[in-house]
Amino acid sequence: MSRTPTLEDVATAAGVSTATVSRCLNSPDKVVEGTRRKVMEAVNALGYAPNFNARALAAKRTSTIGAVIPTMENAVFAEGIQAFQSVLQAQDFMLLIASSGYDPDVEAEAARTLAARGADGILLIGFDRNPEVYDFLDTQGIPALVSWAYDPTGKVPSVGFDNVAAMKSLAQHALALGHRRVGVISAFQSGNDRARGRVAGVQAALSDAGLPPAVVVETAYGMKEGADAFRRLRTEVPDATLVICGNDVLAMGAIRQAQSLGLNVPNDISITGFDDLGLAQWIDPALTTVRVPHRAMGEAAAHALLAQLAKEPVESRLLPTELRIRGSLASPANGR
Amino acid sequence: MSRTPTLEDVATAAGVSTATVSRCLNSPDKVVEGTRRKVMEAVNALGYAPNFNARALAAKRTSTIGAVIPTMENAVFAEGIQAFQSVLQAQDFMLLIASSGYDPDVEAEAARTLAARGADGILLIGFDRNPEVYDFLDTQGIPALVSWAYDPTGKVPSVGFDNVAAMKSLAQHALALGHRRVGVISAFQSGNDRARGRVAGVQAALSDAGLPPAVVVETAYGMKEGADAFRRLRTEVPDATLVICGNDVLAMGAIRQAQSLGLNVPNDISITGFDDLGLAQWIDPALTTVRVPHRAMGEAAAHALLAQLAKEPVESRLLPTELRIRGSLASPANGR
DNA sequence: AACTGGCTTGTAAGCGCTTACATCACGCCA
DNA sequence: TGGCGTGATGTAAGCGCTTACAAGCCAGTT
Repeated sequence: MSRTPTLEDVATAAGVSTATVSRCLNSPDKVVEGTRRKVMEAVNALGYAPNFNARALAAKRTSTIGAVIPTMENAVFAEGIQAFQSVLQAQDFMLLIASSGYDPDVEAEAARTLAARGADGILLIGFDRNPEVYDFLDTQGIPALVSWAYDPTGKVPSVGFDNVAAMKSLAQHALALGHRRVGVISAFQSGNDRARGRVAGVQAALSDAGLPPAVVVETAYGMKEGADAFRRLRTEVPDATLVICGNDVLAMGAIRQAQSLGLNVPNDISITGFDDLGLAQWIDPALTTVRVPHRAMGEAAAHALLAQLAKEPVESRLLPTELRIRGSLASPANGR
Repeated sequence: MSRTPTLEDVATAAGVSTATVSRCLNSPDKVVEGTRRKVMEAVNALGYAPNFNARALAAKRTSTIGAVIPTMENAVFAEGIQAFQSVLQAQDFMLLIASSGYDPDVEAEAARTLAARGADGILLIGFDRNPEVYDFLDTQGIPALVSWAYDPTGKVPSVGFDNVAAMKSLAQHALALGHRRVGVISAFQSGNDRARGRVAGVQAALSDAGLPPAVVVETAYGMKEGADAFRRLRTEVPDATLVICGNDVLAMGAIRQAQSLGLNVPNDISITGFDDLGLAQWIDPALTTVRVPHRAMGEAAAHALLAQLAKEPVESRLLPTELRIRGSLASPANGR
């Protein structure tokens, strides 16, 4: 069985040096037409495919960028990452994805792995993480960018939205409807600045309105988890007229659970989400939520990261969110 | 700014040769305790992280396996891939994921990229693809495994389920309920053996029952697409009492659309899916579908692929599917 | 005391590619 | 006609790591 062909095999077959073959592949304009054709014929004849690792080793760059996302099990990141990827692809960059399962140690390990694989740059979700990750990336001279969150004063540039303000604005809208007793179902806040920001947004709105803070129930991600959390919340705040959920999936679980308990949403209780997943408008009642510009965010993040690679100055960028008021939220008076 | 440390830096710092450092990292038992400690101290002191590309180049293996999946935008593959990944991780293998967007050319390119990056083995979804992919992998000596489908006679081993039989069994169950006019909403069948198999399963059941073939409407993946397809199907087969969808997402779109049209599911029309996504039991009515053992399949696929890497003989493996009869399917008599 | 076998460690040859630098062949100008 | 600039190509030195092989050391044997 024959080895897989190398640059040298191609060079021999085409009767040129390896340098010329390499140039043909990387900067064709540096090679004269006739030679190029000869080389390309040899490449095709042998079915040559360059060895990425050797190339990376020699060239000290990989045209690869890495992304460490909390999870791939749910749709929250899918759309944004897809957009991120499209932009990279258009610039001949490849995306390497690692998921951390919301575990800081796994995340640090993943960043390390991506770096060891020669990622030219790295995308991170949110700011909360083991600080050594930032140090490590800095030491290695690998540019990083944070998305899904925004903080112009952060250690690294960010492209995202304001979780606090977005949720506050949703809460304010709901309070204006007349809600006074509100519960919150949130993802675990520890190590998750997005979740924390969203809860903070709710509390800020309540505080501004002169109301006491909401009871917060924390849970893992998932529809079932949202349902369980709803039940727990009911025992703690039986008379809540509004349940604000940290994301759409938790909200969907909560709605389902409310309905199973014989409650009418929104007449007996209003429930809101965050993210505006595609599903949000497909459930019954349609989910009131905060629309996050996933696609635009992914694209902007890609451009920002590529700019960093090109040593261009990059500023953090704030993207707007929008309220999506749908059937799951109504004035509590309706329930009377 | 200092370069990132290399093996040699560590060797110098620890006062040993690079070979010893390498051994410390790769097979610690070949190095005596005292030396190992010295080396590890140097490693930590310098914050050394091995260069993956150099390692791959020298060792000719990467402990990396690649997977080319049709898309990451939906949940269909998420769970299985996650399970696949867990097993790999436990064996210190890393997973590289590429998505093809259901485009054969992109898929071929992705397989090539994964190979160039040194993937020791590759996971493919379904059998339908550009044949040159198989040739290429074969030439490169990279073992491949197909999942989400099963064919003991295929060019490469497979770990999956029988799409035809599974769907046929669902269709038979429905026919036994009394349905006679049935429509099918399928993903595009071209280049997608899973989709084709499922449609074939329906037609086989109809044929066995002495009924004419069902009208099939093909569409892209998505809830909205499922909804649109349902409308199209209604114009072609207005009196259908059963709509069998190729997957849960299409089915959910179809149910939603049916409800918007004022139809009661299942009283006016029954609708079924395939996959048993978590969502399937959360919608109203709960979706009748075929349960695919995603997790078990992912795990089995990982073990099979690892066995191939170890040159162990690997046989294709058929996993069982189960009917999940829920509220969206009922006897057509109910509609009377 | 010489020898043997078993360990630990060092030496050095690559792995396949990129790229700085050297070379070479032209064609042009004075 | 000789010198020179220009552009195409070749030469060869690594990139950071693994690993076959050699070397050295220290019992345990005879």
